[in-house]
Amino acid sequence: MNDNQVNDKNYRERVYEIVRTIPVGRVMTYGQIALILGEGYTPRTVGFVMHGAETKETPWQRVINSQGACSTGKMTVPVNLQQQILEDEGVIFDGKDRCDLNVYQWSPEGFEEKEDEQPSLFG
DNA sequence: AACTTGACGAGGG
DNA sequence: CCCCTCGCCAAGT
Repeated sequence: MNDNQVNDKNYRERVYEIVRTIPVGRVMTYGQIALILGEGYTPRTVGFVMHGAETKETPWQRVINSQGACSTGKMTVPVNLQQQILEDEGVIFDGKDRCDLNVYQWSPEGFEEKEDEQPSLFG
């Protein structure tokens, strides 16, 4: 908890802003976005925010988990819609529904990870 | 105000 | 590698 977090009533917009920078065919992870947000936010919070993302303005499908897999499998049954869309964008998934983050993970410019103010809030 | 939930992630077994 | 446990934190009841 710090001053920034107290004044940040609109952190959701910052999440969406970051997500909108992801190009077609590239992805980011919840944890990666949490690192950029800094200020005590965690991957769980990012996931919660993405749940309410406006699909028309935000490429929600490009945010996946640290294993390179889509976390929406259960809610997009019978088919994983998120993975489907990403495949259409050119992302290749293996037999275990995971893609290679070393290939597709995107690092947005102008949104550096705040490692300095990042003591140990990963979890 | 207390308790539960969830589109997460790291570490240990 | 896979599986389980625990930590995190905003929101809704």
